[in-house]
Amino acid sequence: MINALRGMKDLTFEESQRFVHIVTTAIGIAKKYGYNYIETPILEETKLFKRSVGESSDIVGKEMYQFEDKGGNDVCMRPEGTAGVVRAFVQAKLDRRQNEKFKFYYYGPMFRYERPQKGRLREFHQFGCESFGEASVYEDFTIIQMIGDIFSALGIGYKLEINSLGCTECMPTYRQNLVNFLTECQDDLCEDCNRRISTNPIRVLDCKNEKCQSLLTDSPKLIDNLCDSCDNDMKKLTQLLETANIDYTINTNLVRGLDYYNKTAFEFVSSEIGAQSAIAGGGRYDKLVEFLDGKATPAVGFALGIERIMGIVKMPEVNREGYYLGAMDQEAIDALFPLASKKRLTNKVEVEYEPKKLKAHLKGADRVNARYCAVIGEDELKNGTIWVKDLVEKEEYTISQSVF
RNA sequence: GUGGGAUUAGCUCAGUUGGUUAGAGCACCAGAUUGUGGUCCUGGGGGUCAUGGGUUCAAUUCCCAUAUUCCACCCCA
Repeated sequence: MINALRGMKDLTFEESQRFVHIVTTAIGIAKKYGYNYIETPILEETKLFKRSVGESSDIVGKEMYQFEDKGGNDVCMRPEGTAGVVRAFVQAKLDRRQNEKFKFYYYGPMFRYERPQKGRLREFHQFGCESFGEASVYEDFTIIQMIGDIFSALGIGYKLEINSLGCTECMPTYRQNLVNFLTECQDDLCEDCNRRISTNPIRVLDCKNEKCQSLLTDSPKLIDNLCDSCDNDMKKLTQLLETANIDYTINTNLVRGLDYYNKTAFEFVSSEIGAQSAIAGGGRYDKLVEFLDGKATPAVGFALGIERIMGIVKMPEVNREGYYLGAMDQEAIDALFPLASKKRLTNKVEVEYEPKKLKAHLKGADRVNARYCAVIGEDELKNGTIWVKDLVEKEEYTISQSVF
């Protein structure tokens, strides 16, 4: 028997229904906010992710499905969705269309070569949105509100954490201050953090090591060192969230794992799903389009992890639907098919090919969750009729096959 | 990549201090005077006890390796 690869899962029955329900719900809401579907390739040049996600990130540093294709190209299975969408945006020259706004949603598989555990797979699926051309913090608010709408529609409780990562004006000064602070206490910081001081000092803030965290209580906080523009945006965002009754906490250590974020960063977390508690994350990335050779274009986006929320989605009740057709004698089986194709114009129909007793057919109708059980028995075959039972109302009647 | 737990029927799990035909519940199939379901009752089918080695007269049980999975670290959706 050949099994699926480690960290890769098949979804069937209830699980696949949950998956589809999440995606269709998210799509419905994204469309209400004016988003259009974008489909981009799963395979991209490795360079794309190195330049966008950042070489200092774990995702690029050690988790990529990277290989050389038969043409000698260095390629990667996408580890996240934003890079590909931005590449497509630039390639389609949408960055040249000044003052136009573009809003895209996508969903599909992402690949990271990690050790699997609950809520962490090697092939997993994200639903995401990217909004291009809108620099206003109102858009940051709107996108957070949209995610809130999606989780509400799915019956999922969450906590929202926000932070500001500053911009090219305030971040470099802050970064230097932080490096100075970290260098002073570097002997007490963990091995990873010592490495981060030179590669990506902001990530030190996110370190899970308790000793590091205790040292960081006195560290300079970016939120206290924002430039006027970033500070105003942050204040405006919190004000908008409060007016909209969206609860949030400011997490000054929320830095996001990907290098391209600036200004607003946010994360939705659930306490119901174990250690991998982030269910959606995103933020503003005003420099990424430029970074990928486009004209400077402000952008903000997010992704939510479909597998992460599959277990906590409240599924709508499934009602009995359609028809189950069966016969009690071999000679009557053929008569089922014209009836089935007629009914299928408007209904879900399942046909049993083996003759069975009435009781077995009723059970069969229950099993496929049909609303109606329709059976041709000895009498019905003789009279050209069909017996129909409404399994919800428990009403039954016999009618001519021609009016079925 | 590091550390720890797990793997027995389709599913959830017992069990064998190493011994001949490995159990339960659910699910499935079939009966219950032959045409009335989702609840009862009776019966039935279904397992290379994860895979590959090793120890032993004998391994599902002990040992090793591999795979998968779960938990933690790490990281992130």
